[in-house]
Amino acid sequence: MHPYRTHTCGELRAGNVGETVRLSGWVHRKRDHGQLLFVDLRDDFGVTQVVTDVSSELFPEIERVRVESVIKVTGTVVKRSDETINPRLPTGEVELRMEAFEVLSTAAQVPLQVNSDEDAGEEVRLRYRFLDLRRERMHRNIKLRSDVISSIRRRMTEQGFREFQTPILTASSPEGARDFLVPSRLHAGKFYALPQAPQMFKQLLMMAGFDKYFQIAPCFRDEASRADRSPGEFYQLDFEMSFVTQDDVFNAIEPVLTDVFEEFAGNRSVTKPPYPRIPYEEAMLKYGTDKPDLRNPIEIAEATEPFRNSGFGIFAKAIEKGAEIRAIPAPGAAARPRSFFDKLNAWAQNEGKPGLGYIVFAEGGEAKGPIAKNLDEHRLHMIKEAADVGDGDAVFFVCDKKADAEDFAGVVRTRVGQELDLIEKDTYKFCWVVDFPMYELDEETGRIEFSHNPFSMPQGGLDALEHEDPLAIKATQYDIVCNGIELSSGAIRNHLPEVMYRAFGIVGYTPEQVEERFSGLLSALKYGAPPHGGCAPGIDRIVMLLADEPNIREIVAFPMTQRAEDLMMGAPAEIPEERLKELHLKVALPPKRQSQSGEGEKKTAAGS
RNA sequence: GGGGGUGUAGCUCAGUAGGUUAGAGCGCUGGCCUGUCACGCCAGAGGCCGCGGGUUCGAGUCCCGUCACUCCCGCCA
Repeated sequence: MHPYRTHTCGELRAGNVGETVRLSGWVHRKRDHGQLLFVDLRDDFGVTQVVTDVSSELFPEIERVRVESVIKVTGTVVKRSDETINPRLPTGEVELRMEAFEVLSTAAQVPLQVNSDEDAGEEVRLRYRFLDLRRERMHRNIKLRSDVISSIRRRMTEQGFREFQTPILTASSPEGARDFLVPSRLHAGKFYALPQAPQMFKQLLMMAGFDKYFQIAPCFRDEASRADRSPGEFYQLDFEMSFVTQDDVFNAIEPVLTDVFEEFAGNRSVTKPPYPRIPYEEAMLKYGTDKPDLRNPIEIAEATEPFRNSGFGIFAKAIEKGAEIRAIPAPGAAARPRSFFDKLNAWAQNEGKPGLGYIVFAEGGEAKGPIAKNLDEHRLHMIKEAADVGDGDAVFFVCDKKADAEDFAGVVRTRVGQELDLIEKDTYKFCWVVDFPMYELDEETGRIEFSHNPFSMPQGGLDALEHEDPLAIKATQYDIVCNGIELSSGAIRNHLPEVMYRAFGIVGYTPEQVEERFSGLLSALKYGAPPHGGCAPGIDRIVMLLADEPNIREIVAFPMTQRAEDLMMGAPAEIPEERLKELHLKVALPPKRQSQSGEGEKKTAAGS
C-alpha cells in the first residue's frame, strides 16, 4: 500500500465499499461525540468523512488532533445508512471506518479559520497566505487561474502562435511607467530594469522572422495599485503577428477570448466574434469613457443645439462660453417620484457638480421639470429626437467643457443604469475601442504629447504626420474592453524608421535623441522589418472577470499589499552592508523617514 | 503626493451621552454526549481597546500626531 494514500479525499464512492484504503489530508473539521468521532478529511480534491469510536484504542489519540493538522488514515470504506448520507458531499454516500492513523504534521491554533466563509482581515490573510489559500473560495480561484492559463496556451498554440521567453533583466524603458531597477554587481553604478512589458522583445522577434509570438508574460511596473491593478507585477497574454492588418489581429484573438470565456463562464453569455468596434470619439460621446460597459443599454447623446440661445439661461450662457450639453436618457423614469430626481441631483452636487438637470416626458406627452418650462415645443422635440426618448422616459443633462461633459455624462450613465436596474446580468460584453488619437495636448504645458503608445503606426503614415494637424491624427491602436474593464491595449506597430523619426519629432525629439533612446529597436527596423502588430490582454483581469471577484488579490496566489509589501516573505527588506558594498550602492534615506522601521510591525509569519 | 474608511480577545465583530469589573459568536482548554456533517450541552482561560501625546475628576469613546490595512484621485506610454 502506498505510504500516504491509495485514493484522494474526493474520490471514494459507493463502488469502493468494502475496500481497504488509505487517505491523507488536512483535518477540516472534527465532530467529537464523546464515544463516537467524525473527522472531515480534506485535500485538493475534496472531503471525505472518517469515523471511529471508543472501541478503537486510537480514539483518545485522534481526539487530541487539532484542525488543519495533516494526518493519514487507513481503514475500510463503508456504506452510510440511508438517513446518514450527506447529499452535499460527492463522497457523501460512504465514509472511512478508521483502522489506523498517523499524524504527519501538527497544526498550531490557526490565525484564520480555514473551514469558514467568514471574512478575515486583509493583513492576516496576506501574512498567512498559505492558510488563506486553503480556503474554498481562494483555492477555487487559483485553480481557475491555472485552468484559464492552460486553456489560453492551448488555444493560442492551435491558432499557430509559438510561445517564447523574453528577458526579465533588461534595460530601463524611457517612456511610460516607473521601472523596477536591479543594481549590477559587475558594472558599478549601472542598473538593469525589469520589463514593464516585453514590447521591444516581441517586436524584435517579428524582425527575427518568427511569424506569430505569444507569451504569458510577467510585467513589472512601480506604480500605485488599485482594486483591479496589482502593485508591482502582473501578467499579460502578450502576442504579436507579422504581415497583419488590424482586422487580422482582431480575427486571431476574438475566438480565443470568446472560447476561453465560454469555457469558464458557466451559464453566463459571451459576445461572439466579431466584437463591436467603437471609434474612440464615438465611445467618448455615447458612453463617456474609452472603456464602455455595453451591459448598460443607455447611450449618451449630444444635445447642445436645443439649448443654444434658449430660455434656459444657465445652459445658454455656458454654451456661449464653449460648453457642450450631453443628454443621458433614463428609459421609463417618468414613472419615478420626484424624490428619485432630487436624490440624483443631490448626488451630482456631492460629486462637485452644480447639479443634474432633467426633463421628464410624462405619459400624456407633457414635459415636466425645472428645465422644461424654459424650452419651447420645438426645442423639446429636438431633445427627444437627439436622445431617442419618448413619453414615459426622462432625460438628464450635463453641461460643461467638452472633455468634462463627456466624463461626467459617463458617470451619470452608469449611475442611472444602476438606479433603473438596466445593467444586463450574467453576460460578458466585449468590444474594441479603435482609432485612438495619436497625440494629445498637455493642458498644463500646452505641449503636444503622445496620447498612448508612441510606437503605433499613425493612420495615414508619413503623409499624415507631415500634412495633418497632429491632434487630428489617429493611431492604429485599439483596446479590448469587457464589461467596462480595459483588458488590453494593442496596435499595429510603426515599422518604418523615417515615420518613427517624424512621429517623435512632433513631440519634440531630435532624430539624434530618438536614435539614442531606441537604438535597439531602430537598428532592427533598418535591416528589414515586417509590418506587424499585436495586443496584450491582462491575464489577471480575465481571471477576475471569470471568477466574478471585485479585487485582483483574490485571483493572485501571493499578492502584495497596496503599498507593495509582501507581508509573508517580508519584502522589500533592508540588506546587509556588505551586499550594498558589493553592489557599489549607498543608501541615502530621506531625513524624515530615517528611523521609522522598528516597532515590531515587520513581523512575518515565519518569525512569529 | 492628496482625500475617504477601518483598527477592541487567536479570528469576525458589538460597545449607548465621556462614567462601576470592556461584551458576543467562532476558535482554544477542561467536562458530558454512539450518527454527526456549521453536531449539541456545561464550565474556563484569553484584552497595551494599533502606537504616542493631549483635554478631563475620569478616555475604547473627544482632540492632535503617527503606524498598518483598504478604497478612490493623481499615476499606470
